[in-house]
Parts: sequence; structure tokens; C-alpha cells
Amino acid sequence: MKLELEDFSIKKIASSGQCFRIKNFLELNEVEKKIIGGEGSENIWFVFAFSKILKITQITEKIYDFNTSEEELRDVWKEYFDLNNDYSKINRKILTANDPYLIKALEFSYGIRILKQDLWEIIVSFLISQQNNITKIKNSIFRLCASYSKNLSFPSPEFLATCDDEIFKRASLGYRAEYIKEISKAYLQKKLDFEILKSMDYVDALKYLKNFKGIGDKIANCIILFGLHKLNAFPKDVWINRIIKDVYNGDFNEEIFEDFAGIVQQYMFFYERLRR
DNA sequence: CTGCAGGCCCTTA
DNA sequence: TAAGGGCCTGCA
Repeated sequence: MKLELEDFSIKKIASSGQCFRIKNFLELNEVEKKIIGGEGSENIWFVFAFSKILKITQITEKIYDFNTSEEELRDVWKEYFDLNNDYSKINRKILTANDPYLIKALEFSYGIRILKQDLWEIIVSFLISQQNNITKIKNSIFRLCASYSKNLSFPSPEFLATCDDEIFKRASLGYRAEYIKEISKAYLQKKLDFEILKSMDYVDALKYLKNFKGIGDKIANCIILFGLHKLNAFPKDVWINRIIKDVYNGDFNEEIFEDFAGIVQQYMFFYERLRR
């Protein structure tokens, strides 16, 4: 399916840090290559999500080939990439703030979107992300998936609640393994209830999530933004805090951005991380 | 060899 | 409620 896409850059999305399983062909390991098969180049990307593997070829700046059916494109991937949301409109709103740093950040990060990823995968992935770096996070997640299934599906709560500790060791999770095991059990016991969580507003969801061991303010905000797609969430990690301190002299209020604060956060984060 | 990477937990005061 | 030490792991 050939698509002309506005406000969309697979390359930037893949390295934006919100997802750990969109990979460039050149980035694939041996196991992934074996599953995918065939030749590739730097213009080809693979999206591992919902137990599927989507191949995306970038043809020109705006033209992409999604290797999928019309139905799956409509029902799965347009949703996943938030393609029904008008980012041009949001970007125009961001520019009206007339903030020199944000203007640069937007220009640099243009094409990033907030994906609608699987909630369970987001919870586990961001538990892993704490005090960790992207390479290690990706490796850990890959190893968990490889332990779970041949097609690299993301491991279910059932699996993670009951699997041997050896699985966690092989994934180099360190102290985070305990958090993952605990929240998997909580899910099975319905102490973590997705229906309830999804029905909550931002404030209640934040409180709810922070009750689980290993989830603090930052990770809760990541889960709300990337897993619940509440775009007013604004995760503050060391990078964002650095920007607030160095660029805004500690005077920054994300609430003025209301229901697109999370997009602003992504632009700031992406810009700052690649700028250094 | 230390220091640290997209934090969080737990203990103190 | 704020501050600070400890924490798995791998890499610079």
C-alpha cells in the first residue's frame, strides 16, 4: 500500500524513544533477520507490534510503502501511527506560543507522532527503561520476546508472572525483574485492571499507576502518554529537567499546552538528545 | 578503576 | 515533603 504521508517521519519516530521495537533493516540482529528473510537497505523499517511485523519502505520524503492489506492498514496501522490526528494543526498551535526554543525543537523533530502502542507492552517497556539506556532497553525487550515466541510477540502477563527467573536474567533486567513479575501477577489478580485504568482521567490514572512498585511519576506519565494516549501527560526525565533548568531557568509550565503537552515533550526531548 | 544511563524505593529528619 | 543512599547491568 503506497501512502503519501504528511507530518510523518519513520526515522524520527523510530529513534524518538517512545518505542523500542521499530527497527531499521541495518539495525536487525540475526534472529530478527532470519524471521524477516530477504535483502534490505537503510530505507526499510520493521515494526514489531500486536504480534505482527509490518515492513515499511520509505520511497521519497513523504511516500511510504506499507506492506499490508487495506483492511489491516485501516484497522491497525493508521491507528497505531495516529494518522487520523492532524499534527499540522497541533504544530501551528505550538508555534503560536512564540517560544524560540520550541520553534527550533519543532523544526528539528517535525514528523514525530505519538504512537498508540499496546498498553501492556508500554507498561513493561517503561519499567525496564528506568535508569537504563536505549540500547540496553531494546536488547532486554528483544530477549524477553525471543524467550516468549518464535515470531517475537511481546510476552503476555501470564508468561511474565510465571516464567523462570532465568528468562529475566537472560534479559539483563537487574532489579527491574521484580517489578515486572509483580505487576504481571497484579494483572492476573485484576489488581491492575485495564478497563478501569482506561476509563480514568489523567489525575486518577497517575495515582492508580503509582501504586505499583517500580512506577513513579516519570514512568506513570510515559504509560499515560504512550499507552493511554492522553496527550496532556508530560513525562519529565533527566533530559527534560535539564532543558527546564538550562533553557527556561526553571520556569516552565507544560499545562499551558493542555491536550498536546505530550507532543511538545517529544519534540523537546528528541531535539535535546540529538543536539548534544 | 569510577561514573553513569530517559528512576524508584526506602529511610530519615 | 524533602533529601539522600542504594540498586542490576553494561559500557565509556
